[in-house]
Amino acid sequence: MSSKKRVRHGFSGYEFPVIPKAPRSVRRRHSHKNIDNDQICAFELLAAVAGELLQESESSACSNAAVGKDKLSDCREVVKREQLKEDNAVKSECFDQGSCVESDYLPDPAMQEPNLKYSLDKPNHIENNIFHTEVEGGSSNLEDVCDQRTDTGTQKELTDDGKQTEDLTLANSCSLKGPIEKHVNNNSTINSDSSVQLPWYRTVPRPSFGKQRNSVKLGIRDDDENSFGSYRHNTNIRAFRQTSHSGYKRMRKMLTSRRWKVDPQLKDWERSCSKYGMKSFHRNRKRVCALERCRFEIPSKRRKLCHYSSVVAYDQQANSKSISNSSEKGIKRDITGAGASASVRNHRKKDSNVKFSIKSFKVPELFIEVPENETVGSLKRTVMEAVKTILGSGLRVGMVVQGKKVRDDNKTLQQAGISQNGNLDTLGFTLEPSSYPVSPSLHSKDLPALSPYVADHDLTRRPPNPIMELALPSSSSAPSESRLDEHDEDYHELALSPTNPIDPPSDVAISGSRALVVVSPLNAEAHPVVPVNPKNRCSELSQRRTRRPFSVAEVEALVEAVEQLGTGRWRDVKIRAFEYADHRTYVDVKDKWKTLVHTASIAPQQRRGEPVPQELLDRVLIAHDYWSKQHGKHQAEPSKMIEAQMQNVGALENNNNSVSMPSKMVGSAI
DNA sequence: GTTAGGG
DNA sequence: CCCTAAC
Repeated sequence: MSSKKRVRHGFSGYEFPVIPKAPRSVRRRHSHKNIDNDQICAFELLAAVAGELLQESESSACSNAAVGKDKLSDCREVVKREQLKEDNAVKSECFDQGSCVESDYLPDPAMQEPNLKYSLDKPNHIENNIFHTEVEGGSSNLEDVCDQRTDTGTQKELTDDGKQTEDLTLANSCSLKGPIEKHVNNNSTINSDSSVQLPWYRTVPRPSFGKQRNSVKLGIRDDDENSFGSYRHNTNIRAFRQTSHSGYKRMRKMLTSRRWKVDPQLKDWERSCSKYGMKSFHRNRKRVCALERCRFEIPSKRRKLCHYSSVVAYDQQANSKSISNSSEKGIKRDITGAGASASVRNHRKKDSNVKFSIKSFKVPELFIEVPENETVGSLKRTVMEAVKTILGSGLRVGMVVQGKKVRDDNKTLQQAGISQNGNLDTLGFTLEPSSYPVSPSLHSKDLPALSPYVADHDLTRRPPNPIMELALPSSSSAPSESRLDEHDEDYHELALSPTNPIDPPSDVAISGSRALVVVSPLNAEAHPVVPVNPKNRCSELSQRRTRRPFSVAEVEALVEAVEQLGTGRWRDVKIRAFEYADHRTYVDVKDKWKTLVHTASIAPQQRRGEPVPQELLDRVLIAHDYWSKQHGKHQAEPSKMIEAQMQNVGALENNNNSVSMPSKMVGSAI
């Protein structure tokens, strides 16, 4: 077997936890009056939720008139019940780490914001990816009870309106249990394993040119730092960051260690860090990474992989079908290997029922900015508010079948390609905001100035992909944990796949939209990274780091640093240009320079990714040439370099081959 | 712990 | 970005 720690292929073997079904009574009521088999219950339920959210203001009588409060209530009831159970299992482990939602939002209607009343009793449900809906038909499904493995994946290309699907997604996981009526009591069992992945919050230092130095930005995305340019002069959270940095490095090391072992010391360290939200960092690095928001181009190599990625998973053979959908425009692929699909007794009926288990919701990207002296609690609430705001802005459910958005609500499932015998290769649901940005109508007593808005830094250029979190199906009973881990990366890849360049977002794009919430005070203690600690899959340690493309600002900082320090001193360069960017190592910096040099050497048409200003590339080449020659000679010192530059200024302006540096460089060096 | 390079 | 050899 390969010694590779990472497994980049194969996504099969995911074993999804059994998802409890809703109490019979609930499900019953969800049935559409004209549909006995409850076929569209899932849809209805989804629609109900979305509808409710939509109606927040009043009775905007969503088109889905069928959606009644009862249903919603039921839905919430179910969810709540599950939540309660789940809380016990997960809360302490995940929420205590500073996740945005915590006990503050326990089922307490009184605390609910008006516009959040539809956010389910526990808003954090959304965050926690716990929202199951199931549709089930006849009661003769007993035989259908089976073990099922779900295929999940994400496909990037796809949707004609991928943009929308990016906002909120429902990730479904399959649940193949027999009819609840027969196998489950009203007390739906909660699979304590429900994945409760939360995004990895990270503090983001303000760039030197930032104006609000006293604020700490919490980017839901881990690569947010890019948005703020260089990180040279931040001083606000230096101490923390340094700690974080060392911790990060250490963890990286451990993670990359082939034979990683838990040593007592480490444990202590880990424990001590828990309060800073780093507790599970290394243990769940993979998960964390997977949760990180990423917007980038998939390396061509992996593109193929993603191509197949499927978001929808269901077992057509089984009477039940599960759909898993990721935010990536709902494309899917059969990731599950042949072996992954559990053999299911196939009881074909005329009227097939479709079961849906919507495992999670994905929340659009959130951007939060709060003062350092804010309290943790406030921050949490702020995040919650942000989530609520987004959700409360109105949602609608979107459906993707075979990569295409199904817009006609009047189609039957069969017509839409969703039938027992139909070609259900792909099916996905998405929660789409009906409007964006959201109006800041949320005010918490503790949150003086909440003003969510669409942030639009230089992030704008990035592919929009507001995924606040991934819905990773977790497997509690995880008998196949190893396999799970094995495919973790795939999942990761898929889930984070950027918008397919070939499939440019069409209409209604909320692209680039992100809610930015600004709160007042916040404690310094709050910055910490808050990795989620999914119970399972803590074992897998290695995971390729999420790709974090260098922003133009970063490139500029890098170029400047290299101009001054030269190549060969990457540690210094790193410190100079990315001192507070913990995720940038000197190796990264060095590699980036390498690629920059290459990029600058090729034709613009051949360049990919975020375009780097030619001006910078020119500087790259110049500096590269200069330092290369310097190396050939004698280890030129910075001072000498500058001297040389000075001497050649003006005379060699356009001579890139000259060892001299252009005036521009001289300027920056001074 | 850093560098330098190949992958 | 990862991995390693080499320093």
